[in-house]
Amino acid sequence: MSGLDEYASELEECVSGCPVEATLSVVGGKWKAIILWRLVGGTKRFNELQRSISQINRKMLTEQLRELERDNLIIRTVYQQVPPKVEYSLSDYGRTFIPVMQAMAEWGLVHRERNVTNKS
Amino acid sequence: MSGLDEYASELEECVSGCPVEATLSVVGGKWKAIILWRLVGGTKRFNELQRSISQINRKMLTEQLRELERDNLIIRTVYQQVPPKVEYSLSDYGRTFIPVMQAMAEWGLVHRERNVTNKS
DNA sequence: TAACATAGTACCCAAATCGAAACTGACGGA
DNA sequence: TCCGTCAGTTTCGATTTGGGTACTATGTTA
Repeated sequence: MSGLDEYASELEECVSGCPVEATLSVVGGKWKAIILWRLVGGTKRFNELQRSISQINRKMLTEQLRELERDNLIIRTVYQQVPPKVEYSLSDYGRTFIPVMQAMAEWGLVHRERNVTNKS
Repeated sequence: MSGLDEYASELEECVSGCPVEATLSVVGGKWKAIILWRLVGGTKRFNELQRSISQINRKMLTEQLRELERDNLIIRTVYQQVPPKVEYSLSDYGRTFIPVMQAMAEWGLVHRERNVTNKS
C-alpha cells in the first residue's frame, strides 16, 4: 500500500499538470499508439503500415506520422527512388515508450479474454 | 532482444485485433485515463473529480463516467440524500489498469522533463 | 501506348466529439 | 420567499476528426 501511495504522491500530483495528461498530449488520439506499436516490430514502409492498420486511410496515416515525427518519436527516411520509398522507424526516444505500449498490449489481451468469457 | 521479440510475436499479432487497439477501445479518448488516474487516490465525489480536472465540463465528465461504469472499470454509488451525493471508485477490474497508468504517468514525467531541458 | 507502383497532396463533405450555458429537483438555511 | 448545494440533463453550436475521390511524379513492365 505504501509503495503505491508513494507513486500516488509523486505521480498523481497535477500541480504542473497531470503526467498522464502529458503522455496523452503526445500519444493520445485514435491512432498514434497503434502506429508506434507496429514500429516496435521494426522499420516499416508507408503502405506496409497502412495495410497492417486496416481501418486507417492515407490522409490520417500521413497526419499521424507527421506529428509523431515532429515530436521526435519516429524517424522518417526518404529514399530518392521511383516509385518512392519512405521508411518509418522508432527513434531512441520513441523506444522509451515501448514499456508503456507493452503494458497496454498485455492489458488489452486480458481485457479481450475477459470479454469473451464474461459477457457483462 | 529475444525477450522483446517474444513479446512482439505474442502481443503484436493483430489477427484477432491489435491488443493495443483493444485497450484504446475501452480507455481511449481524451479523459478516461485521466479520470481513472484520479480514482487511484481513492473514492471521489462528482464535483471533486470535476474540480481536479480543470478543463472538463459536467457533461463530458458525466458521459465518460457512465461509459467507464458500463465497462465495469468504476463503481458508482448513489446516496439517497439531499443535496445528492454520488461517489465513484475503481472496481477490482479497474484496479488491474493501474500498472498501465503508472507506466503512462512515469513516461509523462520524463517526457515533460525532456521538453523543458530540450526544446526541440 | 497504356497500366502499375509508391507516397503522398488537395479538396470537400460527413460524423463524431467537445463545450458553454441554461435548466432541473429537492431540501436546508436566511 | 429566495439562495445555495449537488449531480446531473438538455440544447445548441463549434471544433476536431474521419474519409472519399481525384490528382501528382516518374521509372518499369506489358
